[in-house]
Amino acid sequence: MQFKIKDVAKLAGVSVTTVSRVLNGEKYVKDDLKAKVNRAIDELGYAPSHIARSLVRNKTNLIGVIVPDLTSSFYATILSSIEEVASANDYNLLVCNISENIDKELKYLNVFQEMRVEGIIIMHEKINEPIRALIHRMPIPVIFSSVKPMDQKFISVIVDDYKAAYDATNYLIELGHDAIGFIGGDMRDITSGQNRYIGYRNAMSASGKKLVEAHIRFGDYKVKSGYEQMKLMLGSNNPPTAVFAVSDDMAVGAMNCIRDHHLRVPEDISIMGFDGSQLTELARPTLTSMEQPIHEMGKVTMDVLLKQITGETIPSEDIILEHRVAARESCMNRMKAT
Amino acid sequence: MQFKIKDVAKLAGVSVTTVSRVLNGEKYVKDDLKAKVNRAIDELGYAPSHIARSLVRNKTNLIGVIVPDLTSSFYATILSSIEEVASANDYNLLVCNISENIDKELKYLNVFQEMRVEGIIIMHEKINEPIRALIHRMPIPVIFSSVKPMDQKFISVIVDDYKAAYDATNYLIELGHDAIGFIGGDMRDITSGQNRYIGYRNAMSASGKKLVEAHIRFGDYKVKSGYEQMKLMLGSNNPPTAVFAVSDDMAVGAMNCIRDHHLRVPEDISIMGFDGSQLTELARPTLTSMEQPIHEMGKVTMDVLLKQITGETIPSEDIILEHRVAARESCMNRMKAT
DNA sequence: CTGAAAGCGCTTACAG
DNA sequence: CTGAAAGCGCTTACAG
Repeated sequence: MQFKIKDVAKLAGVSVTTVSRVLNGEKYVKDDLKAKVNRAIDELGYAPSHIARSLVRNKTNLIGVIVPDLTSSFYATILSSIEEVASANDYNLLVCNISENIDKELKYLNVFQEMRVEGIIIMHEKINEPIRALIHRMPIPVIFSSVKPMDQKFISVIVDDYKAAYDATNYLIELGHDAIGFIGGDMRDITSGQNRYIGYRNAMSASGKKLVEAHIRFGDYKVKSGYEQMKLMLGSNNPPTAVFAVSDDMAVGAMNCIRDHHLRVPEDISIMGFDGSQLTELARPTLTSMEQPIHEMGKVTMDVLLKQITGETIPSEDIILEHRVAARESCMNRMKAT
Repeated sequence: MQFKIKDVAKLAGVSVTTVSRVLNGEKYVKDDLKAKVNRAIDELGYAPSHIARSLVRNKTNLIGVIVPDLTSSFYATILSSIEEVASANDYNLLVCNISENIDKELKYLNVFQEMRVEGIIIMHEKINEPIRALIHRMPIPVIFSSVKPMDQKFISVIVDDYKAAYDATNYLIELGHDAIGFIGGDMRDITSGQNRYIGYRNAMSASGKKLVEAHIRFGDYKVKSGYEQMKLMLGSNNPPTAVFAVSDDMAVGAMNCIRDHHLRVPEDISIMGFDGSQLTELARPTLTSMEQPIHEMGKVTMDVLLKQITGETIPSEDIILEHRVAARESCMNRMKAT
């Protein structure tokens, strides 16, 4: 059974008001009373009810987080930085793993509102109408991390996905590649689907490279789909000499597929990923990737949300973080090779 | 601003009692009143305060989870199954990522108690005295998942780590290996440190294989330490023909190290991991591993905790799940080879 | 410095 | 079927 402030008061022989005062570290409590109260608290193992406190203080110290897939190292890493900042500011995380289940998201957003979370972080962009309507009318700050839904009202903390994909493609072009394949994401996603695809296309066009339909494929960001799409690409007439995949997971899948077909990375085909996740260092050859500042992304997201909660002035525009090419072993320089 | 039940009552022209009744789906509310109330709820976008409800119902629907490292695929996977079961039972997860910070754990356990979580799941076993004292006197069910601390009071959901390590070592022996190296974990950990080490030793002795000190090393379960310990082993006079690492992450690190030294897995050295994580399929060669039923582990943990919460009879002993060898490419059969 | 009383937003006997 | 009132475990003016 949990003890209540009344139990402490009785044991210490003071009023609940006094107990409350020592609990909240107020001054103007005589030392002897304070000592008595603290002794009673220890003896009972009393912990004040955050529930009751929340009700009267009108403050829950809760943040709701919606993650698309906890088992993805990318999201797990963002979540861990979010947790770090939250914890340092005495906030606690309520986490929901929706795993592609859009109904679960709607349900959880309602729960978040009922729980009176002080802010909500969403890490995916497949927002449907009911969800959009709900988050628009909720009197709770909402921020998107690593994704940007079609919506002006909310801020996103992201990289410039278009530019990043453009730069990644250019990197391969500068390495001397002409036939550059592409494994994209879900074209219903603005950020990681459309923007990265357009970045790739435009970089190719700008350099006068021709786009080969058979070398342009789309997966679901996961390893398996990278493998499958690469397999289809290898089956085409002239496989590309380099492939840019818009997630490290798909890039690893593509590398595995190439290896399983007894071809070599990067000698036969160069592979470039996107994200800069842990996998880049694990893979052999190590994976060259368009790196997003994953940890910073989580940290900045939580920092900005905290400012929204306290009502400080916050940027009215998306926060764009820097991307960069992290060169490793999986891409070959064809210029030198010649 | 969040609306309150009073606002709904006023708008609908009824008492708060009536609003509460329709909120809770009680019968005995005339249809026309119910309709009015529902209209008012919709109009205001009203969501009842879970905080207030928790206070009166004395039920928070909260579960506290302590994860050692969110970015580890093993824990992230357990967490996602826990979340699945919790969500299906209308429980919400408060998650704390302690990342080796024991003070953070103590702080969070206090927060969990203040939050009046209905149950606590802990996924690491480095319990110190203050923590032990705290969880012992907290009137909240605690369960350990994937680990077993030195403590009789709490249940663990685990595999038989001793037996699993014994079987893994035997698997390598049956493949014809004599010189089998070992990369262990933290010897302060009972489950994944000591038990697995003893399992390895005993299996070796039982088969009359000799233990070579230079082939027995200890890491911290992470990829990097697997790499480093393997490097030291390769530097020894007669490297083993097979190595058993007590985590898949370390096994992958070991494989990378071997590859970076221009040796081949499994032709030169066979590698066996432990966990059965996603990495086993990602790695090339694919990684043979002593598999724990990771998803089941999370599910069972949450199932049992739910029973403890509702006070149903629960097993008074640890719940031991089945382990099995998942054979893949990283281990060579030396019998056939001969 | 200390305490009695009101109030946070709900639910639940109790009475009608 | 409906509502007034008490109570959940705290905090916070208010009075002394």
